[in-house]
Amino acid sequence: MSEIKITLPDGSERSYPKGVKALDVAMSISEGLARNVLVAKVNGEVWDATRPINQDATLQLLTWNDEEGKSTMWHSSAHLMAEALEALYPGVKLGIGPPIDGGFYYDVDFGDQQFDSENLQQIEDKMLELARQKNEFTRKDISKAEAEKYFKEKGDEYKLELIEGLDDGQITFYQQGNFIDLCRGPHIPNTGFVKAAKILNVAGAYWRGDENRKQLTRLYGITFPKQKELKEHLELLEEAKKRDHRKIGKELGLFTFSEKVGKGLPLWLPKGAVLRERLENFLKKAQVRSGYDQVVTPHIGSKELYITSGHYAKYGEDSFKPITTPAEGEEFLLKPMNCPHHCEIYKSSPKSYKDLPVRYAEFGTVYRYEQSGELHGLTRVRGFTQDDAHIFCRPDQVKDEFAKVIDLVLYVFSALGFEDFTAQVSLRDPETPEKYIGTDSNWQIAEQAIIDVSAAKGLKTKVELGEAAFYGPKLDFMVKDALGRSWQLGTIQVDYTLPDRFELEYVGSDNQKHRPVMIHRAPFGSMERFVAILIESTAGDFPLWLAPEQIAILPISEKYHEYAKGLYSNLQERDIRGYIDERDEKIGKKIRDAEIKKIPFMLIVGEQESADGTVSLRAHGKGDQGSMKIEEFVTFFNKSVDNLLNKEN
RNA sequence: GCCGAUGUAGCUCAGGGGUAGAGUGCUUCCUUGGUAAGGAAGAGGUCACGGGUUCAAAUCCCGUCAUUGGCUCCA
Repeated sequence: MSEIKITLPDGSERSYPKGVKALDVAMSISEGLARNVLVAKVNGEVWDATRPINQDATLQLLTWNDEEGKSTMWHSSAHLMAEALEALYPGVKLGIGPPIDGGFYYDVDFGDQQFDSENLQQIEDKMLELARQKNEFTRKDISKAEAEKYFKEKGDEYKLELIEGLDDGQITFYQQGNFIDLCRGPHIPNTGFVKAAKILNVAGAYWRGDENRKQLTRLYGITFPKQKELKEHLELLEEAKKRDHRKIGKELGLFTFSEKVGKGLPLWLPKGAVLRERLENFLKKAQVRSGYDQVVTPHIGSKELYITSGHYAKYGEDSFKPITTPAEGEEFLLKPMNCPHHCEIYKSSPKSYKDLPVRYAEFGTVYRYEQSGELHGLTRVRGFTQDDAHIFCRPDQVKDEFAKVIDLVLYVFSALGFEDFTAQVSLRDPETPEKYIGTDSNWQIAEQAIIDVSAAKGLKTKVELGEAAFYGPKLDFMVKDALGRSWQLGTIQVDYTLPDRFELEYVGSDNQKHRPVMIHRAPFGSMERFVAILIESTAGDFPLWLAPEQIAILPISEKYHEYAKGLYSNLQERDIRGYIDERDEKIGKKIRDAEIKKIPFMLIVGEQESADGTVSLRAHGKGDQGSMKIEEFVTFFNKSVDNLLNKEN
């Protein structure tokens, strides 16, 4: 028998008989390791721990602590759940069942059978019952004809459709217990690793993501190698729910919705409005430094404007319908974006190459008819305000301008403590060119510009095909919410198309007319979504400079209300925001309420303070900080604000 | 838009074919207090809305609206 050489991650080489399994290698190292190996990586490819290795290879043994270990376990768990479903619902048809971030799902068609989401416990129990049998996952190569025969007999049209798209010779089945599935693998050695299972939720999902096809039932689940880990995970989910911006927004009185106003149309309450205004001022200041000019444009624009921009052809049918007037044939649209208006501002006067770049910024409120099922708190709404700006520049300025915008976005994110974001390069889907407007060569130039500049800026990017806007590629900054759902915040887009459609021009040094390039950008994305994510990332403990209420003055008793009022107006004059709690309550109660409202500083005033001209300071979550003169507090306060704001300056 | 769930007091929620419940908040009174809940009394609801079944509907059924978990979509 011939020997092969296995190289382990520490660089050591060992010799094994040809056909050795990763599990055998693990066993030869230590039994404990072997007990924990879920899957392996052979020459960089994730590989069943029980699948023979027939040539020299690098080998990495993966356990629950590795990402691939987890996802393999969850992939196998999807099969396990399918097996349980077949046992409980004979004749159930199966779609696909992949692992995802935080678990796995399986799309199934229950046919005529009644599926009741009350019965999830039953499925979980069945899964664990099957898991305890420690059935091995076995891999089998199978011909296309045989694979088709198997599923034809089983009567599963979904699997047949999947097989249709596969090449003969590339098809594998995996079996555990009595369950056989079409699957590329790999899988964990046996079902016994699953010690805890939970079906998290049930939802509808279109077969192959196509809304014209049948909707299957998608069961989301998660499994763990220890019961304790499941418990911890569920507790974590509970914790995350407490950070939900919809809940905190209500508790802190930041925003609300009204059925009467209409769904997806947020109403900003006074405290939310303060927060929002602070954010706007912060960005406006940064934009002034970066050479932007503020402009203001109306909330509606004539239909012609959007026919010119191409938006009408693309979105007209699925938008709010045009507004008509008493005049014959006059039509306006609620503005769904600001760029066409800004193009017209650009056109309002002739431009020389010396004028460029021009940068028009506007906190522009736009309205889009989002599908009702897509609305979600403040993160997806029908009326929202973009921190929009459009840069018109010469082709030779694009890279420089793009780079400056990246700097601005990074400045904003850093000032607000968003460190965990993904930079996504959103390009065209080359398979569906009909979804985009503009010439091929312009698309290529724009896409290359984004890729080059992002690289030059040292951004770690992820490329996504098909995520571009219909008029140009984008660089999107994605941030996750409390529950791990990814949202696009900042966006930068290079656009060669709209300048063409609006026939924008500038006079070059050659005295000829040239076409400028346009960059769309919004560091926050929208005020609504940004505030939502800010709430979830801070859990409502806003940085001092943003907090709608920065201080609460808490008099010990009625006797000190006069002193409290004097203090309050003193602080107000220095732009410190807050309130006096004049209720007839004990100090403990007032403190408790201020803590719940997440007020950064509580100023307690009683006999001692009113006599000395001091305040007794308590910081949110930090308890008593001792007493100080009013002037001292103001200095301390201003310093605290500066520390937070000047982090980047 | 599609599949599923939910909708009871300002808020958080219990209940449930026979005149509506708690906690909290709010109002008033007592209390004038020192770092996370002082005491008492009171007001407050067409049980989302519209139909149907029933002697009787907040409760059961149908529809609508809104919220929500996903899917599709996202200029």
